[in-house]
Amino acid sequence: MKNKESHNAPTASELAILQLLWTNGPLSVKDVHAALSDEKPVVYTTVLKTMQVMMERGMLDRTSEGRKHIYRAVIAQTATQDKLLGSFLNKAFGGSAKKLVMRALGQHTPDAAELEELKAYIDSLENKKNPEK
Amino acid sequence: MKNKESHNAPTASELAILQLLWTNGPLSVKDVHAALSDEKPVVYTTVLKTMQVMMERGMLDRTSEGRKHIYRAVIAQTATQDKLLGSFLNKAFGGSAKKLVMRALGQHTPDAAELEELKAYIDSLENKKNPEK
DNA sequence: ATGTTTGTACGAGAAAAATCGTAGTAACAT
DNA sequence: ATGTTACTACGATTTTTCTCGTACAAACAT
Repeated sequence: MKNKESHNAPTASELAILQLLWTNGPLSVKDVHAALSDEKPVVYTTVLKTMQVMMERGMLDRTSEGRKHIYRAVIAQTATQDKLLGSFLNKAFGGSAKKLVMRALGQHTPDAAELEELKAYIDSLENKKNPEK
Repeated sequence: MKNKESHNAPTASELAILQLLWTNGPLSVKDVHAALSDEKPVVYTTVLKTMQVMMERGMLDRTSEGRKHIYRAVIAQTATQDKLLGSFLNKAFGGSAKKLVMRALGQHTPDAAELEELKAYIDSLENKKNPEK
């Protein structure tokens, strides 16, 4: 069983592109460039090149639509996030999910409704481990 | 008011060194090298060099103890973690703390006791926003 | 058909991060 | 005093990421 070469985590700028594709669906380089430019000036060919590299690395796929190429994300958002999260958790919080979570909530406290959702979710996790009484 | 140059986030390998200093207190290069080598082979001078650079950047400070240097972390653990967390949250989860937290708990579920702690913490956050009734 | 616009291809270079080799020095043992 | 050990200093190189310019090609208008 031979798995090509998809074990590499995306870099910062690659991740920014993936976010766009994940949330907006397939996009042209022009679209991505426009979106990224809102945040910070970038040269068109820089974006193009990055996306070409991402294709080589198996992160993106594309189809031709007339003259232009339409790119889509090949790697899944959740799988990628989980990988990044696991790595970040280890590097920055010594692997303690509890610490990371508390800090995240403390610094970026969600609104009341979301906090309720979280409690409910925690309950469901507890039940999963300890089914029924 | 002029603040030197401490606004840079530590890189991955710098962070690994900081973790050691944060959790074990001041250490010599030898100590750090030994600890890092448990995880992955590293050449001694690579560690040394990295720590010297970190000193230049104001992340570490050191004292001389006989022939060797004892390094300590200058930047605070929590402040550094918060900075890294904020950045990671934006890059990987579009800034949604709720999403990040749920994913963290789902993938690295803490034990029952910690889950209870978390719920209690969430309660305290709710009370902070909505004091009393 | 020819100029202009709108794309892609790709090499090359700058910048940042990580790695390592060599030189030199203080301390220690003999 | 001299050899050996235990360190630090530091330049230089490699690797990874990011950035950009130039060359081309298809599509479109005139």
